Amino acid sequence: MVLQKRLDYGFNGYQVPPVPRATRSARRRGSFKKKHEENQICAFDLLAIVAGKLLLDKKIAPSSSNTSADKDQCAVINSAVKNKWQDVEKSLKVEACDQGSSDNNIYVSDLSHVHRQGCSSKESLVTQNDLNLGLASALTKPDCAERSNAERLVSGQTKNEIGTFASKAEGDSSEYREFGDCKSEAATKRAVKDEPHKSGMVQSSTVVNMCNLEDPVVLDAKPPALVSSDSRAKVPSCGNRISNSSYPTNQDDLHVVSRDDDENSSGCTHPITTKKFFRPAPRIGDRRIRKFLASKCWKVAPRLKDATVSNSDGNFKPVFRKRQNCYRHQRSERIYPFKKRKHFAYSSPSNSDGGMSCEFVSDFSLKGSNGDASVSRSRMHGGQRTSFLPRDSHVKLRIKSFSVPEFLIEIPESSTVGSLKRTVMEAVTAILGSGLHVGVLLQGKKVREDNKTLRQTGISHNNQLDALGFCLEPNPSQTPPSLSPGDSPFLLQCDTPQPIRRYPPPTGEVHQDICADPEPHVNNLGNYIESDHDSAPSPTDTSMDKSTNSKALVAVPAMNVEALAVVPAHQKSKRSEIAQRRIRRPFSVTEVEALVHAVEKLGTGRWRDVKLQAFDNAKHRTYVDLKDKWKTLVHTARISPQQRRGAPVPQELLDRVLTAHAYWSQQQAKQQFKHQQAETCLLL
DNA sequence: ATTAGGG
DNA sequence: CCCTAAT
Repeated sequence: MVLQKRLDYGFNGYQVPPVPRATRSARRRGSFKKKHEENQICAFDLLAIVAGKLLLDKKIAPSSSNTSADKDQCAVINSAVKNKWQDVEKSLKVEACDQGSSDNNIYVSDLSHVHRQGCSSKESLVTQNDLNLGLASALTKPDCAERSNAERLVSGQTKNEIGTFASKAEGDSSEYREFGDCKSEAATKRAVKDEPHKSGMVQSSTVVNMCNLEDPVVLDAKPPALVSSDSRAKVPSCGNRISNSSYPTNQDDLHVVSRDDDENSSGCTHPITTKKFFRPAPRIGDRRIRKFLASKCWKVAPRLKDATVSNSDGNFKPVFRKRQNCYRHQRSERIYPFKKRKHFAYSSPSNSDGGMSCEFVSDFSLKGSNGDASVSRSRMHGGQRTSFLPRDSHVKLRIKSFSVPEFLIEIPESSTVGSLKRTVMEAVTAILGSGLHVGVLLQGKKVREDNKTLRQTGISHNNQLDALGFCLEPNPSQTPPSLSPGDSPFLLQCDTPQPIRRYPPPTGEVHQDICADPEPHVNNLGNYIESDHDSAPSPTDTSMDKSTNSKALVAVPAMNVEALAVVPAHQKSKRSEIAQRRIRRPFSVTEVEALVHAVEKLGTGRWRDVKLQAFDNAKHRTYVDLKDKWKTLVHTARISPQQRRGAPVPQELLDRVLTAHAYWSQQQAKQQFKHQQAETCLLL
């Protein structure tokens, strides 16, 4: 369910709201700040989904999966891991946590320096660091040779369909004090010693993180308890009665009921601690580590258990993509809006130069074992576009999860773990926030033509949908041509359709790239589902929500990541301010109408009131935004229609804008005049 | 915290 | 949208 929730966001093109600038947020009203914080949490959620899916594993992992077979497998893996790590200078130990239960993950740690920040050795790292595995990939050092081993290992595991196997690399990190919640090193070490070599392990889902760390850094991204509150956000469905009143009118308040992402994220109930993660604490010391960390790729391995669990059908045929292009996502200012920051000064396509790489294998088949997986609005509606046919069969799909594309990070060795976290966070946020495209793959081929109907494309209800896959891809527009973008970073595979529910015909929100182009690096993604969740409730949104809450679609997320962005670690300069520009959220006509109405009534200059009256529910619209919008509206109204850009605003509204503007300007002038007179009188 | 304006 | 200055 948790996943579900997140999926919703992801699939709907939910854009992770940017973390507000500290300076800015500081100036914001508490309510706004709060909203932003919620946003952050949401962003985090996405990150979690994306980066790790471990959540799922954790939750659905059968607690008792230590069958002898499992153990055997584990032994194999374990030794493989050991061997692998023994090649590394630091002697590493493979530990299996068989803490009895939900997590039987294997951790690889450097005995001499183990920092399990914030968690005791007895605790499941996974539990506390769901993100770790995902993020860990960014901390490793490339090593081709190792990789093959890792792959081999992985593949073997895959074949055997072993259970979860998560290795965690930990290492020496000289600056981990940044974490308030971290336990003392001594204590940590002790704890580690206490539980040496455990051997059990194995679990459902396979997650192998083979990393070569020259100097492993512990990523302690403590994710919020992802959880829970599955309660779906109730979205105000409607609401805008707009009356055409003239300015000084009575009060028929008109509120833009907004279904704001922020708001809807009610499901994101996270411990307050989450914030810490997002809000980087003041940096400590300077980091000048020049460790180059680059992740290589994530592999996907099917999970036996999952398959078993899912009643759909045990055959998971994850669509694997070859990782050929490491998509270096070079963010543009837009996509990576961190202010005043240089991006990618370097980052050669193949950071092999002394870089670090790592093999991160992860099982992405997020099949909810509990079958609870239900639906999320993310599922694509498999309707057909040929809507005139009397009986139009519907295709049912279920998409369980998406992962975030791989990306690379470069950061100095001297960086603090905290800064690392921030860097990763920024990178992820940038990726997510920049908007991802959704790609559709049929039989492994990318389908591009958006205008074809599903039927024409070969996606029909009676087809075996296991050949259908979805993937999230970086927004091409943000990708500099120079860097050959990898193709689908993520692949989700849908397996057999599980007729559970019918979905409305394509709403047009779901765009698919249809095109049979086997060519991998073609990066022309289709329109991606953008977060059009602006405040104004739209029929579409509503319908989406409804359909969303229903049952599930069948989806088998098997994906393989390809690549992505290179995140330049902080350029020593202004790296501290994690300022991000807010995402752009064009005003909808509805909102404009509400704004116009409010201004007609309240006048210009009372933006606070306008906000309260008409946009109280639109968390992301600040009074400043409204004021700015009004400004642009006035401007728009004055220029010729040909010069206008963006979503056209009804002329009628623009006329009202001009009228209202003139009216209130006049009022303002009168007021001033009166004041002046009064003053003059007093002076006399 | 708001408002007003320039960028 | 952001940023600043001035309230």
